[in-house]
Amino acid sequence: MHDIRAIRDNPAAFDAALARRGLSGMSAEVLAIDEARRAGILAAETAQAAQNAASREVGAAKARGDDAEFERLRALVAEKKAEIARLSEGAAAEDARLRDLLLTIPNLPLAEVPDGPDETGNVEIFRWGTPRRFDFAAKEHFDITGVKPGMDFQMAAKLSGSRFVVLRGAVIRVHRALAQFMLDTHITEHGLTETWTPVLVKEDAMFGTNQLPKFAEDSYQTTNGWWLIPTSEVTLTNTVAGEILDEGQLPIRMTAHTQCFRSEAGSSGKDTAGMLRQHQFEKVEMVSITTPETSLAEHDRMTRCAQAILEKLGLPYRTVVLCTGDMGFGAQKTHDLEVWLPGQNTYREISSVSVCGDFQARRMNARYRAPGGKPEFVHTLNGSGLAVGRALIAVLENGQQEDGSVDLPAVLQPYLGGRTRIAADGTLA
RNA sequence: GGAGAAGUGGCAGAGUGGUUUAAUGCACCGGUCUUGAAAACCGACGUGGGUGCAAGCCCACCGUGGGUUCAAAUCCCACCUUCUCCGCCA
Repeated sequence: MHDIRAIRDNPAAFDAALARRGLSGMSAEVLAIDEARRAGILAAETAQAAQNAASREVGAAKARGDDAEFERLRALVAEKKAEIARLSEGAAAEDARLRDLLLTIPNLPLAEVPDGPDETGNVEIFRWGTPRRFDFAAKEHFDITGVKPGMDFQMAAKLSGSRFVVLRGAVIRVHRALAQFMLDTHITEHGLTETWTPVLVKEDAMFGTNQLPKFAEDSYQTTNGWWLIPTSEVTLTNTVAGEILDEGQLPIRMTAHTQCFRSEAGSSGKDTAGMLRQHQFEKVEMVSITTPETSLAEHDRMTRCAQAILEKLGLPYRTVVLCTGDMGFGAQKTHDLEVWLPGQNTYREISSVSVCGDFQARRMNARYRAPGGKPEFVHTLNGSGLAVGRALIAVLENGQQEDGSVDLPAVLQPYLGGRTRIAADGTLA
């Protein structure tokens, strides 16, 4: 959420930043509501102050036993009451109106973010590894002979419908190994604190990390009002909601491995084959809470943490900076990591690392205090480290052999009882 | 799920209808004293909003939301959370 004062102070800069995202200016509308709101507050508070003063006189009259004066003032104050109620209601309505509008305006891109209309405007900044040369036609993950016995979309359709999968045997063991490997790497080498959280959350949490109010159709809600998290960014980030942290506690670096649930209402028809895009998937997430001064450096650090996972797995990837037109709602700047998928002969997103500045902190009212200082909003960052299902796809497609078997990354061996490959018959070997 | 108890500032803890501003202690911060520190003493010490060039002034906030009253931390209702006991359960 935006700071109304910042918009008031420099409406032109605010509109210019929105324009970079392809949006029309909103400062005029925001400021008009803000003006009405402040006028309403002033009127209501002035009336309230008058009543408070009169009430004190009533008390004084009562105390000295002046019954006539007491009755006269009492009636006067009672008369004022309706007026105050009406004014307060108006002020509260304008205040809510402003907040509702501010909640729907996306974060502003940092100056260094490239301008662009959509993903075609993204800028590659780093590339690692060389895609392997195949002397046979590389298959997509679901077509690999050794994978087929362990990846059952028909069974999932029977249970749940489309965009779900049932995994069995070697395939799910590799999936589990990947998640364990990522978590272990983050906690032992990257200094993140492993955290386990609920996947059902209250509405407030979804507002805090800006899934709500704008993107309600992307997530699932239970009949009693809980939301299923689309990412553990929601729970990890909201751990600091409403808090005033000591500066010494920062940065807070967390990681969690959770189920994620997305209805993906807007993307039906995209990536329908295979398990690239599912309603339920697993992700190892990273979240950092920092001071304003350190958030950009933290963004690079977090990007490195995600890159390190891909490098240890030996998966070729590239890193792009998302352009203004492709960034998510809450981001100031985003790095996407795209892993090479031989079956699709292209790079596909496997991680997205964003710095949000104080955008989410304002929504959550998450602050910190430097010694002797005033509370200030923290900065928040989140990134995938990595999407486990997509990492599985990448491992399978990059390791596939002509005979239908799959060679697995060496770093996974400790999690696979020393085994190194999935045989063509679908068993670990 | 049932019964009971409790939610007050960073912490502890008073305050059951009104005599401006939530007592007091601890912690933190500034100062006096001291070679330095401690102790002692003095002072300052919450959050958000509005208004003003500023000093300042005003409004709200005692778990949350309603209500009663001229007036609510205090009385009433609902909800949330925590604790104790019981039930159930991986």
